Amino acid sequence: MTSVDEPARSNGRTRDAARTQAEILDVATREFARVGYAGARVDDIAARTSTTKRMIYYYFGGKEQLFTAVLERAYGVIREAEQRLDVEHLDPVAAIRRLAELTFDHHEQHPDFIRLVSIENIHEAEHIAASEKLGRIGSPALDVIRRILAAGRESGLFTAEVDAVDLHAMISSFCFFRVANRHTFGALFGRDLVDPAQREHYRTMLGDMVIAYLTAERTGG
Amino acid sequence: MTSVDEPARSNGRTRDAARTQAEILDVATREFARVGYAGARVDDIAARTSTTKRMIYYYFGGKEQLFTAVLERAYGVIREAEQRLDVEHLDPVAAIRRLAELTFDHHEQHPDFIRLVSIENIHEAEHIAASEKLGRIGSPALDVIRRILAAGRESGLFTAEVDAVDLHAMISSFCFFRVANRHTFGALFGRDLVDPAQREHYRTMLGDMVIAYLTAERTGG
DNA sequence: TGACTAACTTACCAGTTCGTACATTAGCCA
DNA sequence: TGGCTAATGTACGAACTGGTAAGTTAGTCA
Repeated sequence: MTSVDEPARSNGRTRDAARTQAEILDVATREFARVGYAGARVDDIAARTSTTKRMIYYYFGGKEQLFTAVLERAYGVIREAEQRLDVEHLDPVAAIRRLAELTFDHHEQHPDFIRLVSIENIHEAEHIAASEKLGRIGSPALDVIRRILAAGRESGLFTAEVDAVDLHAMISSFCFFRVANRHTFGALFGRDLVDPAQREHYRTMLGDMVIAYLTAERTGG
Repeated sequence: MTSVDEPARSNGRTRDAARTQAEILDVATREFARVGYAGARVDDIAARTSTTKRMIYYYFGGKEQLFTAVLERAYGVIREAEQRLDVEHLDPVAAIRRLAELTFDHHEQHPDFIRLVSIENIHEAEHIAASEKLGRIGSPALDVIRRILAAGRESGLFTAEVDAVDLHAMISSFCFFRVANRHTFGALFGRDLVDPAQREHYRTMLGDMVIAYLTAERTGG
């Protein structure tokens, strides 16, 4: 396949800094998600790319910075997805349910990201804290929740005191746990939380839970 | 400092297999929880005990088996605590709320255990799966939930189709997430989920959520 | 077209890390 | 009280692992 005309590539590919970096990030993401930060091996990551270990140090500086770069890109993908959220044309109840479902879907579709977050928590979020790109990045979903809650309160459907960050935590908890802890949960209780046959069941359960919470009459004062 | 009379214990302690093993497990639990399985160093664990690395291999066989032993003991502690649950004298609504609160407290009081569970999930629960003591161990809390749900259904207070394992997952999700993900959540949203000043707030929120879910009228059919 | 720089490769090292061979001793029991 | 065994300590090594020194090549631009 190597044609004579093409400008002299040593092994079938030309030099391309962006592509090399992207490939390293792809592989590193998989490896860090698979075995954790300490469990990942720079040599292994390099071996799984079409480039060499030296390039990791050339572009990223070291293992630690590579992990930070992986986190930065992963969170960037999440942010982008959240920016595409389009639920505010619905009434508040339907909008929150839809938002919860999309969060649910998103967690299910990005198990590697979930694992990276777990791993970063084991390291007490030190890489996020050290990253300029990631400190207090917030979340577009949060703004959406804020607006829906305001609309829900105005229409009198939702309990007044619910906070957007708290609701985000509530929704995320369920979605995160289901993916992150599926292995221990499955081993201990014999139930696969990510079983496709149960998917609709848990998706509905999450929506029911959140809506029930938001629309319930509080007893206490 | 070494006196001549004393029956020659080299450094002030007698031989005691049980104590040595327990000490190793204590230290190993802290270390594994602190830096993960791959991040933990056998030499470091040994250095933090009053015995030597040789003893770890003598009693446990290796790093992998030591981690499994740590998990087995940690889950044992949880089981014991759950066996002391005493909520069934309450009416179903109060009982579930109380159970949720105790689960909440328990997660807060055992952050090391939470971290070990996160770590074991990164390893896809392979140690639990390989352990004779831990496979399908279930949970005493589950039986309690089952009985309360039955009582709640009979009295007509609870929605009929709620499953005990699912409810356990729902309660655990919130409690687990709050402790396990507090670092990334705090770094990204500037809110400490484990802030003592917010403790009552989140504890109430969990109870409200679960009760709202259980007592809500389902719309769908 | 030739020199300059970014992109890349190879080979290697120093420190680490799990594990073990070997030596020793405390304490119990006949 | 003396011997036996579980318990313990010391020293070491082979493989691994993050990181780097030194050199090479592709592509671009004056």
